[in-house]
Amino acid sequence: MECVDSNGGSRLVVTELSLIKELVKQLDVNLGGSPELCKRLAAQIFSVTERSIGMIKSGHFGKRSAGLDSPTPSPLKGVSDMTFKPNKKRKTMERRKQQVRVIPSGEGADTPVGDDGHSWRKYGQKEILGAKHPRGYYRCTHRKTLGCAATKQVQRSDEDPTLFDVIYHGDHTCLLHKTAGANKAQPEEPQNPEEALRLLQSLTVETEGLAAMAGPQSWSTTTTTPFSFSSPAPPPPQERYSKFSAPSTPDDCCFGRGVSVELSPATSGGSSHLAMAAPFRAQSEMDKMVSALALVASAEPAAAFSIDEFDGFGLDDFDVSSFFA
DNA sequence: TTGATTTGACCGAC
DNA sequence: GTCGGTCAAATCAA
Repeated sequence: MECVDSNGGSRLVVTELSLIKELVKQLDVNLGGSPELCKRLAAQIFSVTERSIGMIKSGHFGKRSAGLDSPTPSPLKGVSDMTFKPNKKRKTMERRKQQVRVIPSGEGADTPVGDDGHSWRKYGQKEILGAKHPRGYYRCTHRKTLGCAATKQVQRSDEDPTLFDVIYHGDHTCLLHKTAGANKAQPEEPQNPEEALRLLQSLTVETEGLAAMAGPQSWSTTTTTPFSFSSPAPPPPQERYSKFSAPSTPDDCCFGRGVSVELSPATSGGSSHLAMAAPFRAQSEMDKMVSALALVASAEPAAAFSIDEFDGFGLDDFDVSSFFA
């Protein structure tokens, strides 16, 4: 049983959450604008949220995900200063690793169903010595157009064929086109972790109705998204794995059980579609959630709660130890 | 026609 | 020399 630490480490999580908050603000500002930008922002929110949860779950507050590091991380920093440097050298750069479960009923697909909100293009595949399954190499589709340096490697786990090891390199520089986010008044904030948890349990993020805005091909179904931090009965496997599965995401970790975000069928190769909840229209709700999460993450030891409280995120099967490899 | 995937070759780190 | 990562031509699919 791990507890949230209370000092410097948790600040990183708070920083991550602040980034989420900033992104939500941007999203809110841009909701009437480009659907593409909204999608990108949503994907970024998802990615950072996932990372934060990983930190909380693992207790590795002092370890930022590789490739996203900066000594004093700040929102939206560390993305634009990445330079694309093509070479064939063996990667010694920082990386972050995730394990992703796929739909067991998949017809032998060697890539996970769904994706992480990014568009990936496969550029290679290799048999790896000692591994049963080949490793696929993917790079961001926007590598040429936007110089995005993000790449990932996907390899089916030897031990559990339903798991994929996904190793990410670099950040998506294609994601953020920073806009001047208007600061808004802060919503009421919880005063203690328990209150924060209660608030989180009560929160829903309205995503319905945004499908049309984002385009008919992007969203098939959305609904309210309860952030459950309690320990609900596990949903049937089909529910867990048939919705919102993504290569870079540990199941539906971010949105908890009960999330009902169904994606359009993946295009060939599982790329070019968005695997993220629709843009969060309810800015204030998101603000509350972020504030609550921040408070939870920075809780004093005496008030620290069991990390098991986060079971609602559906991280049970997520190999946290490998996340920050 | 265009964009994505496949696959053998190439290159550099180890 | 081996191996992992990338390139790029060929091929496939929408």
